[in-house]
Amino acid sequence: MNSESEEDYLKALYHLQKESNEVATNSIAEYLKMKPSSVTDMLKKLSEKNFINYQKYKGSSLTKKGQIIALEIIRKHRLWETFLVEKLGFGWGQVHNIAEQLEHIKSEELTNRLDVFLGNPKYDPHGDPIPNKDGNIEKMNQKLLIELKEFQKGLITGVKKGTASLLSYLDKEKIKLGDKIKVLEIIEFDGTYIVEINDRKCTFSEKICQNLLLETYD
Amino acid sequence: MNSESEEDYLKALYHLQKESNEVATNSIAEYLKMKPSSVTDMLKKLSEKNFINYQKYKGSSLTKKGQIIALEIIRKHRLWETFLVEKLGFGWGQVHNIAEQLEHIKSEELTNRLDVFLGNPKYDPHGDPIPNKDGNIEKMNQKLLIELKEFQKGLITGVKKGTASLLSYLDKEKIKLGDKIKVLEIIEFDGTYIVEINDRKCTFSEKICQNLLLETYD
DNA sequence: CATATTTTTTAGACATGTCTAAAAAAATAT
DNA sequence: ATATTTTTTTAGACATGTCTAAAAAATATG
Repeated sequence: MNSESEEDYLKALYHLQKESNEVATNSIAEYLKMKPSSVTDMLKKLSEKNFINYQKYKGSSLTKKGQIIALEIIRKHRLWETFLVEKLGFGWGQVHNIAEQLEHIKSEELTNRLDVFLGNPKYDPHGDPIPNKDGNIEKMNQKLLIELKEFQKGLITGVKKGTASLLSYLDKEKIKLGDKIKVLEIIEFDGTYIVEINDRKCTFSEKICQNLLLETYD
Repeated sequence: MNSESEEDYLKALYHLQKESNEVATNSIAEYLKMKPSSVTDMLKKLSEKNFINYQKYKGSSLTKKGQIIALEIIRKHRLWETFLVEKLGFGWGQVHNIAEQLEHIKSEELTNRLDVFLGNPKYDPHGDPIPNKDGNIEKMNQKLLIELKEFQKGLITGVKKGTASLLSYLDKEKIKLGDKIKVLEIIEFDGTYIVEINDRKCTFSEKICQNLLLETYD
């Protein structure tokens, strides 16, 4: 049985590995808001348990075994987020902290029953794919809004990590997951996007466009 | 913010105070499966925080403040048990361990939304009353089956603490909460009860009768 | 390529919550 | 009312997971 702390580190590794395969001690420290020295200690422990590949002064990466655990945590996190939004009526932005707690509940049967109860959802409320029982997770064809050119279209599927405040902004603007978006105009001067959402014109700053994820279509 | 450990002690105190107002260090140790010395340490800490009344070598008891916290934990425990049984289809006997984990999730809003989602249930699946938002808990008029005389009737409302295996037995016999029960005959020799449940005759040993809770009626 | 800077690790400290063993207090028995 | 037993507390140890400060290794710079 792994501690909550260990699980947090494995999950962090999983997310940070999307950027590059070898993860630096410092980036884990920053991600988890801990001191690098604490991270080193834990990396040794996780390496000892064969959850990660770790060599002094080189980065670390998940082993197969570690990845499986990371995906279990992520599965639980996203299922619980779905539960909180769909069943309990929480807003997008409110669920993260609660799900961070719930993801550590240990009961495989609970997770699987929750999955069934929710109708085996494929995506969580932020548009992130939910790993299935066997740890398979869909690779999504997501783009950032800023990557789109004029007149391209897409469905809003989520926001980039670490931009929780953007969620509340979108909430307020009555923009939600799955809404269709079409680029009408890109202002060259400052990178502002004029887009159409739900037959309504919206103006998004460059910063917003860098953090809004879409699934594109023609 | 209180630790899970602190919460476990407060909850234990609450349950043990039903037996007698001053709770012995040893009974807490036994209840929580810990050594008395560990209990003493924690009692000092809880007393420091004004959650309990504690004086060396005397027993301990919850303060008002401690009781409020204990009831919050119990409320969460029983709401989650209800969720697990009613919504996820778990059986009576399987939910306790999971609820022991879920009861420590910290979010008042989550608890209250869960309460609403479940339809503000008054009793959990074991028949124990669920404290409301303000910590009010219904005192039930419960009796043990063994306290009933011949021809008395009641509704099954639960089982005594620490008899988890009885739950699975009842499950197997297709006997559930709310079933009507009527005492047909009491065998003087060994205290066996012959009862009628769902128009079916059942035979219960004395031990079962000592642990089966009923709400009596005429 | 030698030095400066940054990153990572080590060493030692501390808080929490547990334990064992021994001492002290309270309860019980003779 | 004293001795024995039981209960409770104290003292000191240990595991976990964090921290700070200093040392070591890797990287960047002139």
